Amino acid sequence: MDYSYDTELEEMCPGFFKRTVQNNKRYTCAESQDCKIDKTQRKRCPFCRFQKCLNVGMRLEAVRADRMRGGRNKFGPMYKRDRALKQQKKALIRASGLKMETTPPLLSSPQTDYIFNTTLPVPTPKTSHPNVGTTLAPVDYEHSLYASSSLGLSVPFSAHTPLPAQYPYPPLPGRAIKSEYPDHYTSSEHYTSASSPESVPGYTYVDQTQVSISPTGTTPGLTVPALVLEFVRCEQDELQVQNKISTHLAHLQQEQSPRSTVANQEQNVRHAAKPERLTTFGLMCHMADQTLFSIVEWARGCIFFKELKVGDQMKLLHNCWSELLVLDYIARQLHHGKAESVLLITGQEVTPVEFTTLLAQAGVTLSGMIQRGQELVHRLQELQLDRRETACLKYLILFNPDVKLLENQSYVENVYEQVNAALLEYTLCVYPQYPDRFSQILMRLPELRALSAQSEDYLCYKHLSGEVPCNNLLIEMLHAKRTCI
DNA sequence: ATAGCCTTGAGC
DNA sequence: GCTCAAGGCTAT
Repeated sequence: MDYSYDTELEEMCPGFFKRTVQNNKRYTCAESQDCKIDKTQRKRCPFCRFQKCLNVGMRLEAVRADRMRGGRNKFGPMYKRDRALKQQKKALIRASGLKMETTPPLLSSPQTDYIFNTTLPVPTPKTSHPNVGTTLAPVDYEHSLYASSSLGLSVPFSAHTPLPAQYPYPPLPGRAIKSEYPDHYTSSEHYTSASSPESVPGYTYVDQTQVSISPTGTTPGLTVPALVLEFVRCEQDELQVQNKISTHLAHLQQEQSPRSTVANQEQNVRHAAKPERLTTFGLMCHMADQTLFSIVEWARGCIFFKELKVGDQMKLLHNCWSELLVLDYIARQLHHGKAESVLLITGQEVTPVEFTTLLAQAGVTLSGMIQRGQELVHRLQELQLDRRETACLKYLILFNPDVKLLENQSYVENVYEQVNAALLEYTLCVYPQYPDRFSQILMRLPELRALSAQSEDYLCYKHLSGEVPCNNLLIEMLHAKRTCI
């Protein structure tokens, strides 16, 4: 890392950033995640220090997965340019009292050209990517797991393709050697200089149906990257999932209720070790368990994921299941939009009073985690994260390029980069007034990771004390993750 | 765990 | 051949 950046970056210690990323460290903040980080107090809160590193523009991708030494990355100049732009902007603001809403420098004319001058060779979704919900065999939520291939991934999949070449963003020649971010999408060079023909990612889809709901209100024709549209198309029908899960849980509660019939009770004695009434925590476990099933089902139908071999699919899911669960919860609250109540996957609303009672009943750890989740919801609410961005985040989490021992590592890395590029493009197109929206969104991922890690630890602890219902996919995932890493 | 110094190597 | 951003090593 270069230690001679501007004063802010100097203070941030790139060595700390490198260690954090390389060792996959997870910090937590004892305060409210806004600790002041400066030269003298930087060691007090590593969580906030890491956040500030990201804020200042350090990139996770700059820490090389392959640990190759030497050479130069593709976004070196970007740091400098960004810094120059920021300083320019600051100077402008200081001099003329202008606000941050001034035309973002990233969206100068070359950028506009890159969005509007292009055509779209999108594979016709209806034929090449049939609707997930209708074509895949439905997952048997109760019985399909717990066998050898517990994720239900053993169904025949299409032949393995080495690279998603048919998809918009072409793989870069250097990719196989170094794990770097494609400069086309990150370097400011792309936006500020006249692009060479091959550096123009020419695949952007004009989504005519969305023009009227343009968040900017000024976009002449909202341009959404094809990949983002495909992600949204792969989303599950929320009502369907809701029905499935609430039905399942209703059955469970009926079976375990003290008011159940004698016959039912006898059945319970035969089939379960403890036919006692389900605790709130137990119920939540079942809910999370069922949500996880639906996440696996979603992944199975996902573009890119379904091209992978089952082994790699399992590894990716084992790595990120808890993050996807946390994101699922958070996204539901975000789109629910009612700050005062919590929406469950079953469609039930937890009122503020009930929520307070729940928090009081839960232990310190659990209530802390729930509150941490709510804080994350608030932060994303401030950003007004939209559904398309949420969809992109799911893919960024699923295709984690840090997962090791994959049969097709480069494919996963490539997909990750494509998703990154698509999200960047999307935010720049749709929210041009917030040029740093992309990094603002990505900045929330470490906290999401930290929270999911804490949830895993907590689940493990609860499992060891025998409080997690048996035959639970959560536990199976926990085991799989901890034995394979 | 941190941070300073050294080595490496792609790109100019 | 120089630059500079990456990783490695090591004293603290």
